[in-house]
Amino acid sequence: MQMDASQEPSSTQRAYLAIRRMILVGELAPGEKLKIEKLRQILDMGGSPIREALTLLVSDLLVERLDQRGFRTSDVSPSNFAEILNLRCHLEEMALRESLANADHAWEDRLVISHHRMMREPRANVERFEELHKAFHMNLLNGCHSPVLLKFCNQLYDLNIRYRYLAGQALNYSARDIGKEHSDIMNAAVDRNTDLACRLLLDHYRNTGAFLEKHFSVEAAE
Amino acid sequence: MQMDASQEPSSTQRAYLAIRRMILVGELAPGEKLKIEKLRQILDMGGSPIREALTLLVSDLLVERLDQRGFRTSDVSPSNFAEILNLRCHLEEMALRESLANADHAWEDRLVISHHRMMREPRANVERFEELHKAFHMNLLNGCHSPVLLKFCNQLYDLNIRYRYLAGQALNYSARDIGKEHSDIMNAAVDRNTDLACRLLLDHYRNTGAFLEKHFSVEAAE
DNA sequence: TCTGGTCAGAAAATCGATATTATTTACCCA
DNA sequence: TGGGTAAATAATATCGATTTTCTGACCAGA
Repeated sequence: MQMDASQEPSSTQRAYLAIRRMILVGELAPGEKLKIEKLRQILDMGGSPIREALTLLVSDLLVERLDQRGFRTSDVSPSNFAEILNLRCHLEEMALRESLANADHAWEDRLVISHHRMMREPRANVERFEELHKAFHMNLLNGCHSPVLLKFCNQLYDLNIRYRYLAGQALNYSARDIGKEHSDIMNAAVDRNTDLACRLLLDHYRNTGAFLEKHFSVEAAE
Repeated sequence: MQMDASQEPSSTQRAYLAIRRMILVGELAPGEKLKIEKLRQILDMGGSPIREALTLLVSDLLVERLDQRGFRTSDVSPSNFAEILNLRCHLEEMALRESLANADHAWEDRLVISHHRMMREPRANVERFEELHKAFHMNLLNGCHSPVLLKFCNQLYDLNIRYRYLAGQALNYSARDIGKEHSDIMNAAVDRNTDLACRLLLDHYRNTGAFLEKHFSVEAAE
């Protein structure tokens, strides 16, 4: 019998997480062909788990499956970015309102803890910080009793992260006081001030979005 | 060179469509274990395409993957039904508003044609009618330039169909004049009367939802 | 030179078999 | 007799090999 809780995950799961990470941080470029053989060598496993992982990533909209020509990472575009941003604003507002309506002490505790952990993490450790940042934002929504909505928000969040990495991580938190924005959102949520929390959250996203868009156009002009 | 458009689909595609259909119409019951071996025999193919099709269905929320214990069809519940209905109302309203804002002649033509085809189809041919019914509703939204939103609506539509089949198809269109509801929605859309179209569409869904919920509770009491 | 078709090489899709892992059943000991 | 352990069984996850399909280069004819 297996007593240790640290079950080693299946090959499929490992492949899924590894490839997903590579796409999000940009190690695999947008539109890049994903050859099974190459991934097999990198991840050191058979073709089946790779295929299965790629199939899972198709549903996350991070990978596209081409009829009988294999897989490639999905493309990025300004219009796609705008679409993601707009959908996120709508869906997260919906989720946040429901979450605050159902908020209890346990939820509040989780929120405060995740906020604290995020603030404590040095920004230098980019991937770790992104993880905690995501955890904080998802905890805001977690009180909402709609698993499907949460799944959508999660997906959209990941798609958005990808654009942040593409824009260059360093520039991300320079111009504004992101720490204060997060604290304000959390305080409004803890106060159960739903309208304010929604407004702050959406401003947070829209500001970041405008910032990234500006950066894209600079990049495109170079 | 392949001149005929009727490319025979890949095994994975065939498996995906076949299993999806079986789940939607209820041939595979909610929560039922999906054994690879059994599906292999039914569909007459190897295990790999089956696994891949099941993985695709996981993203459609029609199948659940259990850590290392295979697959099963996802469960149904009143709360899940309510969640789907609520999300559909929100997302389809969003999509419909954007669709009408972008509406052009080609879109209008497609809408009218799909409505006509649906009305012409005898209700006896249940699966064919459902197909046309879905096509009509998706055409309403198709003018919206947000592929991700459309994908979500599509998914939610399928999840809802499943509940319709579970409730028993025959009862579905008995009490109300569904034909008129559809015509009214289409006319409002063609008139670019956005608010009216949204109200009619959402009433349409909520009425059907209330009807199905009533039916579930009757069934549960028996 | 350009068009169209054919052929070789590469890649993907699929299959059948093997190794792992969960679940059930039978058994032993308290 | 009941709880827990261990073997047996069933099913999954994974691999390596085969079949099918696509892609790009090459050559012939116009």
